[in-house]
Amino acid sequence: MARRDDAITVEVHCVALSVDGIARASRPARPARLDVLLARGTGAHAGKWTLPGVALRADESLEDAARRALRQGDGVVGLEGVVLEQLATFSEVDSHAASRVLTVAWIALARREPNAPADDASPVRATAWHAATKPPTLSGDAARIVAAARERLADDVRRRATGFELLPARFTLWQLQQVHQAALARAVDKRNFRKRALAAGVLDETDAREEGVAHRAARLYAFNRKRYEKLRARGIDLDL
Amino acid sequence: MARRDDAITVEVHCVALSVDGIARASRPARPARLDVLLARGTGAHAGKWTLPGVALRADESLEDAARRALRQGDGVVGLEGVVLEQLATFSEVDSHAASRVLTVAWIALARREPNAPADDASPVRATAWHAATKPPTLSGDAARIVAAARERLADDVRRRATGFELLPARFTLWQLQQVHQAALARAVDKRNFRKRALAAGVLDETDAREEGVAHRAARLYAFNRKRYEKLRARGIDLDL
DNA sequence: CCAAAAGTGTTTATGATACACCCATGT
DNA sequence: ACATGGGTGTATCATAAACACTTTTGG
Repeated sequence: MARRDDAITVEVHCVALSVDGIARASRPARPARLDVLLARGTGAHAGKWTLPGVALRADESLEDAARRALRQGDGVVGLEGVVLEQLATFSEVDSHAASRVLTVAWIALARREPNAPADDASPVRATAWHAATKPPTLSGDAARIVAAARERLADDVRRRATGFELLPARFTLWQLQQVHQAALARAVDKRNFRKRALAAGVLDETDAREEGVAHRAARLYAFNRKRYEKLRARGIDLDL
Repeated sequence: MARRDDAITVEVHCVALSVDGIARASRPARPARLDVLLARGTGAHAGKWTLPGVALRADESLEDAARRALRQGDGVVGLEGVVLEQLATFSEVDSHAASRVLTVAWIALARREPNAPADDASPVRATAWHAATKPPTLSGDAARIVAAARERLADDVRRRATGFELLPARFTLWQLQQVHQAALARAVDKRNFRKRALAAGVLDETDAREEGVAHRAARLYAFNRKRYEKLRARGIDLDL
């Protein structure tokens, strides 16, 4: 195979997605919102928002680079332990006309903890969560990348088990439903959703219930990954 | 954004897929077969088969590089005018430990013409079509990449219009069914398939019929891309 | 008239949808 | 006792699956 050493820089960017308004056990007043983590642009992109990213090092895997982007890339404060899924690679021919940049984009599925991680405390934050449906003006390919990530999530939340990565280990069915509604950007029928979710056979009922609510406390469920893997091994995608 | 100039080579490889046994109008005796185009490895990969690929140039897009791989990469003889879809990017950390190689893999959907293109006439061919389900020993990540391509195709052939890219402009319903069977690696019911295919509303009946067969000639249909795009724009995936 | 594949309908089962009320709990 | 959301069942409709015979044409 012919080799050339043209100057190509490889960047790895993450579309970190989370759902706002489900982490606290108490019920949110309005529907949960799908959020994307954005960093303030620097250099040529100052003033705009951008996806957190890093330049790929020669000695690290793509996935390692993606994790690094979430830990340390451009002002991102420690988003760790998330599930990553490769999205696609973009050419970004336009932006810096001089040097060629390749962008390998990943989706990161983040659990939004009570005190949102990646929200640093400084008055002008370097990173912040924004509504994924209508993010602010983005630099370069970022808007296209975010749109592609939303499409992928909408496909995957029903057939794969991605929704659970956006939830705490124990969750109510209503929280799960909200994740789906946020990912699909539409409301779904409560009773039918519950039927499908329970029939899928990947939820373990726990004895615990949510706490601190001013009404009947909802039961908490846990995702049974082992059972899910077994189904997938048999070629069965779930269908929520 | 921090920039580093570590030595990373970007290669673009193509998983060219086609279905053998449908191009000629006459009926094939056995089920059609999903094929992948392989090139003889060179250098470190001599003796093994590999996916056709090229090194990305700084001034070309990923898709252009993929097209170049099909035209000129490693002994490939002119596969042109095919539809390309990006598959994923692979790290290939193991293979050449010295220099880092990134592989952007694309799927190419090829129509197998009566005299198979990309089959050169030399006694030891540089490229050849092989059964995608059980290809020969492959170099590097290639086996994983081919497997990923098959999965993607199985997903897409039903929901997207990818199947038509593997067929001539006019085809019989039985040919379409064979493409699906090859892509899904299983048989499907003839009557139900026809009902779904016609109900999808993206096929135009033509007045033409296949020729030169020793029995009743089947009607030829054409894919109506405009109607398909319109459906997709409305968010409707087809379901064959 | 025979071989070979094209073409067609109906029945059945399964899953999706739509929809409204009672229950449990905290205040 | 009341407000708030948790939790459930059924009737209906639409779609998917199973299944076998008649039609057309060339040789």
